[in-house]
Amino acid sequence: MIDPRLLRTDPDGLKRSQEARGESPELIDQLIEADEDRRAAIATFENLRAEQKQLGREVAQATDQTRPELLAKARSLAEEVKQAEAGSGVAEARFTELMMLLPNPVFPDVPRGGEDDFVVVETHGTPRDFAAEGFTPRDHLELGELIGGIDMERGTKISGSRFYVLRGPGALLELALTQYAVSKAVQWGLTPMLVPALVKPEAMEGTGFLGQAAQDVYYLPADDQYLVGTSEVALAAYHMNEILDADHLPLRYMGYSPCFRREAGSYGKDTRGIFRVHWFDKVEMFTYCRVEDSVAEHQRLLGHEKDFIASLGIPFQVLDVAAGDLGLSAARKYDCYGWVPSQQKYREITSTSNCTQFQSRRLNIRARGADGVGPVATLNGTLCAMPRMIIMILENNQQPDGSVIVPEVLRPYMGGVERLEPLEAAQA
RNA sequence: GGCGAGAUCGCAUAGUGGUCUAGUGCAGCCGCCUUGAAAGCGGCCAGGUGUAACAGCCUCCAGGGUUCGAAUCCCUGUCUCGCCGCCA
Repeated sequence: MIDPRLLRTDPDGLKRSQEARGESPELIDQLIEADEDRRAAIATFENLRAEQKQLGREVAQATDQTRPELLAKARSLAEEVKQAEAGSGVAEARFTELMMLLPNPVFPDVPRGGEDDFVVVETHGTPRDFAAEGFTPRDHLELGELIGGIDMERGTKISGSRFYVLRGPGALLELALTQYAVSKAVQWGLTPMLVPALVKPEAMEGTGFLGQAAQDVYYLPADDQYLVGTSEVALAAYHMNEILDADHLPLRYMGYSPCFRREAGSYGKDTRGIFRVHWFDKVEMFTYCRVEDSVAEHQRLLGHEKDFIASLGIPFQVLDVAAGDLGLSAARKYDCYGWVPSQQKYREITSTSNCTQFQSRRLNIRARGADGVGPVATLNGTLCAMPRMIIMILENNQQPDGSVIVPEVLRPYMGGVERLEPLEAAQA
């Protein structure tokens, strides 16, 4: 949700944002009209209500002689009030419905266009030259199977396509990544949070996942609950309907949870291995801060992501994602893409969004400061999405014999193991 | 899953159909007094919407209903607490 006053103060800016996203600017005109209708209906209702209240006082104080006449008047007025109330309810609902469709206005300097129109902001590290080393790199699934770390077949047997099992060194690698990520987050001053992966509709709606992303969300009709696609949902809803103390901002959290995604509409895309799966675990960063601090905070989250990826030795790029590929809630989004040797290209490993007031308005989260109660901004960023990071580590650290060097920073969390060795044929 | 009790402006409480425009205490803020502090005294002290600023209106967990009129009565939901059952 955006600030409704923008409809009156900056309709042109909103239209420009819609165009940049490739969405219809007509929605803005519809909203302006709906807003006017709504305000008029509310004014009518309020005036009648005031009248009714006054009349009520008169009835209470009336004598037995005057009461019957006043009551007759009150009865007809009550009918009018009822109608006006219904009218304002309809107008309000119509306005809110349209409002919930409107994406967060993008920042003016966000690249225009769609999925392929991102701008590469930075490139870090250099991809290994496997040709010079004299061998062709295996992909992550082949490596994962060689070392006995990934079992795709049984994942599929248990749960269907896009499910996997991490076993042995694969499981240990994920657990090590988790512990390493958590320890970094704590060093940076984030509060670690273990949050539910099953949430109410308000939480999903409030974070913006029931809009264009709704088809990607698992829903449990028997309980009217959703499985989250990211712990961002629970971390945002954590302060739902609260007024925060502005002196305590920014609030910086780290969430760890399983993530569930239906991946509808991505049939046939990235079907091999664990790149695109229905379930994975993720360590996520989440900040509540003053709106005017959100741009700096966004850079801070991006900085943490870069720091983390670089410390694992993965070559990567930072992308400024184009307006058409932002999702409902983001005003700007940076993705980090890591190098995948088997594909000879960079693929997404992290994503950080500045949602400004979009989520906090929907979730009714504000902050009280010296100048009263005002909006807050929310931001989120991936610290470590396990399967993708495992892919990066396996592929970039592989050796000709199919073994994989464990990044130094992870060794303390893996009992000092330096290398994941291929299983003997008999063990496989 | 069954039965019972609850949810009031930061906290604690009062309020069983009309002057509730929600009382009181505590905490907090401002002022007076004081060398300073405490005490005492006076004032302020929830959010939303709306306005140039007022006013007005909305909100007593949420949503419906009864009524001329609902914090108060009825229904549904959410959550909390207690007891019983089941359970990792």
